[in-house]
Amino acid sequence: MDPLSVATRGRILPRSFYARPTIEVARGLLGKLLVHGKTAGMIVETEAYLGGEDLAAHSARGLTARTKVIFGPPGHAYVYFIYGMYDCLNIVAEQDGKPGCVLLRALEPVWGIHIMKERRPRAHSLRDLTSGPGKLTLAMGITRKSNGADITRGNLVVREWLPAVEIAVTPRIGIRHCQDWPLRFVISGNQFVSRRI
DNA sequence: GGTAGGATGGGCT
DNA sequence: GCCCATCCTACCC
Repeated sequence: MDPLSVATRGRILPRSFYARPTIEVARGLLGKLLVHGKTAGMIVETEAYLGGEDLAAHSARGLTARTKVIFGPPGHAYVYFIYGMYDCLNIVAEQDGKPGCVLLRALEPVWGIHIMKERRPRAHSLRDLTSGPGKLTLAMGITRKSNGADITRGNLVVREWLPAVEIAVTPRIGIRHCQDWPLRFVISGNQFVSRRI
């Protein structure tokens, strides 16, 4: 495929795509293309973080300086710092004022792979480049500077890519609360997920 | 193949 | 002071 066409093929997902229940957005993002600068990857694994009784969600403790983006309008990036070293990318869902976001946990590298390899020299395989929430932000060059960014325009966007995918569902990874809630979504059979089912 | 433990710092009680 | 939506290395099958 012509490399230059990757970054512009497929329409940018509009705000209406994100202004829906968080679980629908988490499922709908699978097979879409995340584009940042001169890198792009297909989303193959997501997790939904809900409002209400979902105590695993950052928004469960209420509106603070950190979590205000999650309570804001849909289609924006929530990027948080974890374990003193890593940034993780979420996309805000639901209507303005209602909390809900989708963590991007793994991508299949599509474009700008040589740039990703430079940013992650320790990766031992193509899968290793982006098979985790901290890995994919490093490979794509996404940092907390993008916290609050509008992802329906600008240099960080999500585009249409695959028309449809088969989805498998599991509990979320690495959390203490609500461990058995089925809110992790992966493309069935995809080899680029963070963990096999 | 699998796993235990360390690195490292912001957020919140 | 404790928790944490992680990653990497070392070491052991």
